[in-house]
Amino acid sequence: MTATVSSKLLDWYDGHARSLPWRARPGEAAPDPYRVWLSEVMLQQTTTAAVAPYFAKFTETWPTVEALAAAADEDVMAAWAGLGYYSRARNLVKAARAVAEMGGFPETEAELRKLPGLGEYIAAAVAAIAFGQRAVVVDANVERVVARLFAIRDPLPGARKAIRAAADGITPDERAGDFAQAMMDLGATICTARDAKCLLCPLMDECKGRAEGDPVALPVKAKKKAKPSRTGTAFWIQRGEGDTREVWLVKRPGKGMLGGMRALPDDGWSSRGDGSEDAPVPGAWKAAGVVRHGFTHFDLEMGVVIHAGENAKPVGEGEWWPVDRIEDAGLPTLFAKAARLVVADRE
DNA sequence: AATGCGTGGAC
DNA sequence: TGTCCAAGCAT
Repeated sequence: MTATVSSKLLDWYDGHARSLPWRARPGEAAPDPYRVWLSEVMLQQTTTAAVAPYFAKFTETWPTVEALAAAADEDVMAAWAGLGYYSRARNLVKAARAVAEMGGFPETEAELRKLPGLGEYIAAAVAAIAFGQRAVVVDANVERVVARLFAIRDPLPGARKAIRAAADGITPDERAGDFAQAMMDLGATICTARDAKCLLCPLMDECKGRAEGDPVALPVKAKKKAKPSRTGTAFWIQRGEGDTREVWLVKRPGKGMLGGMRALPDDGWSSRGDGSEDAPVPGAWKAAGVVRHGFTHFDLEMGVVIHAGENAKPVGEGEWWPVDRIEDAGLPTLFAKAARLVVADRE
């Protein structure tokens, strides 16, 4: 069955592979390792549709890993704004600089694994897709397809070992990169989380989950914990008027929530608790509205208030940013919403 | 091992 | 509306 699965899947892939910007065109040589790596980092927990415009922007601005290595941190963070999971962008720059220093990407899984932001999955994916090595590539698609194919009923994450072993057993020595991408395409288009279009599946006849009648029920997952709700405040401090109007932006600490990103000053809200409502500068404040935003692990209701005075003098690190170019500041979505609230309110 | 870490789309 | 989900990684 092992050889049957991989050959059937590869045959299917030859006719049904998705056309994606980071893939080599059919008949082309292996894709550029830089583009493979960049796409894999962007694609973590992120849909191909969301990634596509960011991938285009990044490869246009920084066509090579050397170019990215030479970029300023804040430019990369701003370009990443809106894509989420900002530690990916911080590690992206670090890894690019390490690779440039080494003179190119390492080609083995073990060496790739040492770069910041490359875990088991990405190291295996880059080794297989960009360098043609046999590597066992296990992402959420592969977990789902394998759990169904072998009717693995132990719940995740405990079933990871068994799933990985089963994936290892069907990974071919040749074309391991195509095999991995084929598994992901199958998981993305046919064997999806809410559906299993078994009649379209090239592995229909080998699938134990289908034979047992309930492929969609697999893999079994532990129930998620309820998300807490928090409240907080963001502070809009401005100077000037009209075309010269500017707003005070801070840079968030390098680690933690929205780490390294430009932001409005806030009152210290976090997943652990509500904000203090303490303003960063004294004075009267006028409410502009409320922004609701769902993070991975908590929901936030953030009030946005505007400093009523003309000449606030913020203390600490920060910068005055032209309000008419606020879209270029690279604010994460939460603060972009807050900014839109204020700007729309005054126009 | 469990938790922290974004965002937008599908249903 | 709420809930789940999407090419995971770091600690």
